[in-house]
Amino acid sequence: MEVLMRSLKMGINDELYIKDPESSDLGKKIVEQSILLLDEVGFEQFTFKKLGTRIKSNESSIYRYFENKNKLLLYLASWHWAWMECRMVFETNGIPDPKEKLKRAIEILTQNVEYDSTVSHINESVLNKVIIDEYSKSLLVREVSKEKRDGYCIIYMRLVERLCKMIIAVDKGYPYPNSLASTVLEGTLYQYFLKAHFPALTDCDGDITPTDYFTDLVFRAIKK
Amino acid sequence: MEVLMRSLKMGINDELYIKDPESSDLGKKIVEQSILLLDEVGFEQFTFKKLGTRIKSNESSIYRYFENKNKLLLYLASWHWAWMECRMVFETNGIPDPKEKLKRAIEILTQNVEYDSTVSHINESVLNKVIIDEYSKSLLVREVSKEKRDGYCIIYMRLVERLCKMIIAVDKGYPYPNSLASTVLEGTLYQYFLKAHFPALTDCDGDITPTDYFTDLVFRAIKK
DNA sequence: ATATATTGATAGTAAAACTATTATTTTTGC
DNA sequence: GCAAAAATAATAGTTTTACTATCAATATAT
Repeated sequence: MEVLMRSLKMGINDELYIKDPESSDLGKKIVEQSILLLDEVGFEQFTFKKLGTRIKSNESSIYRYFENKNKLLLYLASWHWAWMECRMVFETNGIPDPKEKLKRAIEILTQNVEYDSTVSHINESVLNKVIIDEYSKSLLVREVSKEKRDGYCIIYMRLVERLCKMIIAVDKGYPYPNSLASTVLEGTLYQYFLKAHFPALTDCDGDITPTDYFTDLVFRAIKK
Repeated sequence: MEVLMRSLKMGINDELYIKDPESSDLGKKIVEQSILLLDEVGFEQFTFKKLGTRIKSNESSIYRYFENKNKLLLYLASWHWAWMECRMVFETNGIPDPKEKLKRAIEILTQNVEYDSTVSHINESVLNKVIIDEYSKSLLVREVSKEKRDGYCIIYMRLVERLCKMIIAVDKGYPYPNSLASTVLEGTLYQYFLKAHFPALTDCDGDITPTDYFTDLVFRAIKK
């Protein structure tokens, strides 16, 4: 798997960047360090100036890669969802039983992402934390046309669709497969968010995981 | 109900404002028009300067009511959740059967809020739209201590707790009542959000409502 | 070795997010 | 009805952010 991943170039919408950050050392450093800086200071306090200082490069150089910090966050989110999709497809491939397949998919999608040095310059575990706290801020709802927005989020949309199809494969009569799939993905981020910031509002703690909760929920929902 | 509501002063954390906006005409106008402006331009483009122009008042006057636009949004969110709590308690009060009670609560909490002139200066229907698009941006996670954050969100937390208790009243053995309750509240906003901006990711449309989806989901989850 | 692309350094602009000061208006107590 | 107090308006100023523009320095490619 590691070998496969390393050589895999994520198909991220090229309108999210000006110059492909994968194409140079500076670009990779921008991506690498933006994740760490976002984790440290949050999206609101994050600026290209601070990032420039941190990577000992210039603010204006960063602007040559990304239009603004919103696009950068969307780029990172795309990367994250591409990574999740990749892992999900890989790990469920070849499971013949639809129930087992769905179970494994939910497991992958709701698990806390562990550090994995597969893609050297991206710390996927820290990126996961960033997505939990900031993902909702990346959805540029006003600034952008519907078509562009869909383009920016295409990987996420595809992931919901995949999960939706797995749900249908287990119970083709279930009337809300899209909603259930999107609830699992968004709800997972939300439960981790609550665990970190409002623990009284979730049962997920050291013992119970979002995986436990959502696996139970989905199978109770679709089991006739 | 209307009479009760009109006289009801929502118990909103007084650290969310500098001067109580309910205490003056200007204050009410700030709240009234901020909802409409937020709906029109979104949180990012919203400024106190624009709001000042709109209400033919001065930027600096608005700063005497609210520290900044984040606090204003949190104030509005508190108002919204207080209103939901109020309606939920009122509408479920006196229902003896726990199942019926829970069903009615979910109905209230997941329904689209209709315009209601009960509180003259607040258009709760537009506020509901604003909350759907912007609520997640109101959770000041970095800027503020855990205690303050809890204080700001106390009404929302209480609402989750109430719903949680209603779930337990139907099935005291269900292992994830807090998570299910928070999923219903957050998930409802999310399903409406998707309906408006990414309709392919939800089954909720003109026909199917979030109420249908979540009523079904909750009762499948807790029915043994 | 030279043309080309990339990056760095510096400077500058426009707007946002406030703060401070003073003037004017409105409210309230008496 | 009037003086004192409170609230609001007008104006101006500060700092920070989010960029853009220009040009110099450096790396790379042929």
